[in-house]
Amino acid sequence: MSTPLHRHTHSDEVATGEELHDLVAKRLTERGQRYTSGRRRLIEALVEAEHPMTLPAIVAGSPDVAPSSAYRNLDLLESAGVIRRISSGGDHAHFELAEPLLHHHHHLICVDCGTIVDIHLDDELEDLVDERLSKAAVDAGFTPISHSLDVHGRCPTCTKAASV
Amino acid sequence: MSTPLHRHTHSDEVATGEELHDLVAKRLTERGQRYTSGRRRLIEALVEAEHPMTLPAIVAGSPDVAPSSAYRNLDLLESAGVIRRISSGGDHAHFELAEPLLHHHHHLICVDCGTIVDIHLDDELEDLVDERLSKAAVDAGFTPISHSLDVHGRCPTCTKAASV
DNA sequence: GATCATATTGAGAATGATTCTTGTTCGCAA
DNA sequence: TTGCGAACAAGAATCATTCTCAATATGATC
Ligand SMILES: [Mn+2]
Ligand SMILES: [Mn+2]
Ligand SMILES: [Zn+2]
Ligand SMILES: [Zn+2]
Repeated sequence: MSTPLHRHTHSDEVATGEELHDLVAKRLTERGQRYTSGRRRLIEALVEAEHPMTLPAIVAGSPDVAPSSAYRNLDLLESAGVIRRISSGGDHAHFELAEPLLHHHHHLICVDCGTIVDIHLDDELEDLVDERLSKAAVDAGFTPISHSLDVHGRCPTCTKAASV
Repeated sequence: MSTPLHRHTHSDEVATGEELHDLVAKRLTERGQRYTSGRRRLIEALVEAEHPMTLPAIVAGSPDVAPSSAYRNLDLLESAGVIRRISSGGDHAHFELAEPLLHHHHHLICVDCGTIVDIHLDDELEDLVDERLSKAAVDAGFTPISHSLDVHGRCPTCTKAASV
């Protein structure tokens, strides 16, 4: 009972560069879908940003992606398990590369400006949390799939602004 | 450094019954706002449900609260720190009583139907997580305020439906 | 390389949840 | 009571997201 939600045996097997795009292409091909240039531009935006981005931010940075296509393709890439949607309560959802493409991690979320940055916890704590959460889920009859763990607070910029 | 985000010295000091409404009234009065019958109906819906609810669900259960008022007052009660908004990615946000009115806890979120139920972790783990998260936040220049920890999975009903 | 079948695109329309507006009503204090 | 600002609620307005559909790109097959 209560099987771990994640394995923390990763060391550095995170895809980078063209390798990453090959992986995305494979995922899509398996589903009979194409890794078009528009979809690649979305992935590239997320790779380059190095932190979760909103759709408006992605579109603003890549004026050649039509909003309607961005909505459609971010949904599609999420369904394919290539990216992950983070609904942190702000006006817009954020997107980041999904777990096989990026190490398992968590987030610091600014309650004022909505900025999100990644944080990593050590494997011991991850395993402990994982085990307890899985147990609690199974006890409630749930089938656990993943977990999310966020710190809500104020980013450096907003901390300064708030202390004036 | 890294002061805990929460104190786990609570035992049974959670407000119940009329006590709870008195506390809500006080919070609003302090801000020059009134605890009207419409606002009380919202709080009562959340107390009775015993799990986070969406606005449509609240309105459906209390046909005498106008949607426009529900939106306005849920926002207001959130600003007053009386309720908490949970943005779990589904179509609608969920609402629950905020922490002084309810023990600190976390959530199981069904990825299929959006249902949310509460789970409690023991204080030792809470303190450990708290400490590590606060440290990570401070290291990144963030001022931590709170944390959230959710298990995403399938509820009993959706687990059955998925295994057909 | 030409052809074909289909997946994909993007402009604009449609949708629908949330927010705003405004005349009316309520709550509280004098 | 009376008076005044807070709060209400119906409907209009907003605007992010989804949908529609004719045009285009893609990749397989010949
Ligand atoms: Mn984790
Ligand atoms: Mn906690
Ligand atoms: Zn900020
Ligand atoms: Zn479910």
